[in-house]
Amino acid sequence: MKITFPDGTNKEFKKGTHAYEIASSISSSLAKKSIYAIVNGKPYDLYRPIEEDATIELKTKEDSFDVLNHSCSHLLASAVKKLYPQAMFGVGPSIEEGFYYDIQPGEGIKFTETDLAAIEKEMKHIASQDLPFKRIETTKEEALELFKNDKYKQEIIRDLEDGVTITLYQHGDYVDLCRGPHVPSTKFLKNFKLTNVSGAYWRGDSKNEQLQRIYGVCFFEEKELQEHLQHLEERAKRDHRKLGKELELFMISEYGPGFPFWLPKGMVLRKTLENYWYKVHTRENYQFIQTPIMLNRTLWEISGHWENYRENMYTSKIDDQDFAIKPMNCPGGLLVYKNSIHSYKDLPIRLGELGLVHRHEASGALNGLFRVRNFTQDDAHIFLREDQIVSEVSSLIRLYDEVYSTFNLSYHIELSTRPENKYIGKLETWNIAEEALANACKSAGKDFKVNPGDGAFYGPKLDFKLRDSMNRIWQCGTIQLDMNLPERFDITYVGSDGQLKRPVMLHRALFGSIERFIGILTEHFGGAFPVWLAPVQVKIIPVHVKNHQEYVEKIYEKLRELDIRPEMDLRDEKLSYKIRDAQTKKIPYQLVVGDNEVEHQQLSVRKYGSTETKQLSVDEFICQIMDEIKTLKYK
RNA sequence: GCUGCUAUGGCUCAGUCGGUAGAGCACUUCCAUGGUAAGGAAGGGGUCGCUGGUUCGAUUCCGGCUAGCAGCACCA
Repeated sequence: MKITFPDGTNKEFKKGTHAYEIASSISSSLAKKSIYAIVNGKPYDLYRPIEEDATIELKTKEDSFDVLNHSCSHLLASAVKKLYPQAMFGVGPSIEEGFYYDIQPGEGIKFTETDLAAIEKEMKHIASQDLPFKRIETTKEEALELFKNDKYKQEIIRDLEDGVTITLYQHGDYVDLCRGPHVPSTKFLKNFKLTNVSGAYWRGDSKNEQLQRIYGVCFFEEKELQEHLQHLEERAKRDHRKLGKELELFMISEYGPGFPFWLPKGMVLRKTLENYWYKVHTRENYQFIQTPIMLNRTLWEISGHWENYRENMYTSKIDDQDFAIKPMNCPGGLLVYKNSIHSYKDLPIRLGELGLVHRHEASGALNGLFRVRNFTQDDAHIFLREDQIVSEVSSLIRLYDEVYSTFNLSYHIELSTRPENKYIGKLETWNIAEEALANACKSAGKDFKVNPGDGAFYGPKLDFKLRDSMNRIWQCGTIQLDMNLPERFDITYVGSDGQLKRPVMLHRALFGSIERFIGILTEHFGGAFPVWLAPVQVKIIPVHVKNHQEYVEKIYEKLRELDIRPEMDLRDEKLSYKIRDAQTKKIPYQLVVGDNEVEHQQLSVRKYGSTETKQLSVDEFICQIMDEIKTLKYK
């Protein structure tokens, strides 16, 4: 048979040769590095015989994280099976950061942290035996017989098409239903850790019972595992709930789960962010509105929210009328638009609103500022003509690009298109809208990924997925085309021919939710905010309180006049104590004032995270900090 | 909402195999008057989340509730 390599060359091999031998024939080092292969586009175990002409691509450790972790999930299952012979197994895939296995350990048994340690030990024991992963092909009937004591595996097998070949993988005496591929043997599974255990619905359906899901992660090298664990620690350190408490940004009271309180320091952050938002949007010719937080039920019936989201809306009866607290700002925006007659010449009309919305989220969904029950959307509704979509959306994309880069956040764009069945509006309009969004990306010079069928029922959308300093993805920005509400609210403009026309409507948010965005920024910067955002920008510290207080106060007042946010530390403590305190609070600048400084009218300037100090005149320092604040791209 | 875990001074945590609690930090006062990540001493502060039960006695054991955490489900 003829084997063709990625570079286009080919070579003859005996039928039944496997990828490892083929790799060896090229070089022994390649064979050594290989973990599995792609044969004719399909994943293949390294030792699985190849029976016909094929293209082959060898995958090394670098490309095999998921295969390794998938194999490790089998190892986990085999260890659990040994320790809990009654256990039944759901699915055990690899995931982005490792693997998991859904397990029903047996009547009345619940895994605990201590059990994980014991399971991990058993895994090490099994892995050390260097058991090969053997691929077995079988029939549906045989598979059903083999797994007759496992109702979950049975259910999976029954769902498979009749007559198909079912593959099993075996290491030692443990056999699992699996498509493969796997690492050649358990000896590759050395550097792993079980990270946690929790409940998970069978087949991801909340109507089903829950299995216990054990999570773990596996690496080829010990060093990688250690790095990963350190990374997790770093994340925990940067957790915005922890930093929010330490830096006194916000709090959440037991009296209002999911309803954050903003503390003075957090409020500065928030106001600064909002001011920045107003500034860039004013430049972009937005007008601003504020619509009521509570509106009559009939409005929510028109918008369709009453029908679809009533369960998650806060409602109240007043004077025998039903009211609801807004879960979205759009109906308010639409009423503002309808408040007057608009000419085609006035479009686009951009109505921005930092709108406080309430949604009753499930208790288990709440998570610091990331998932709350009231939050402020940096919303805007743009009413425009169809022929304006491309230019409007592409200038929006440029705006988003500018704002995200201000925070040093990279991102990618995803275009979600028409759902296959559940959608409203004409197919033709959808096609125009989808093309307009795609063209807008192109004209802004941005690539995008398509999520077919992932759009809302009322229109396609662009989502902006941000990547933070710890490589996590957050969806923040969105630009959604809406063909539903303009219809429901019957909004119009007067065309050049004097006839009433229906405008197109865009919903868009840049931060998404101010609360969540602050949470993301807190973790992204690890609490060490850039100077322009930092709640306290400068800490002024006298070496000797009695002797230097006057000078410190003078500096303090001067900075305040320039809208810089200083604080003085006049406590009767040692200098090093106060430096430590300011560093812990992650304040960008510390100014130390002692005899030297007073005499030469200078400041000893130290930046957060640095141990160096610089002697600057007061004016020099002011120039420096003002410059730093101004690097913001207001344009 | 579901599964599991957790709840002790402002914060971080220890402790009581059932006899009403302790540390460090923070705070107050005093001493020290200090040059870039914690100077010293004394003091104040908690009915151990709430609520039932068992018990002579519960912060400790059991149940319920509330809130938080890890996931799952949900996220217009």
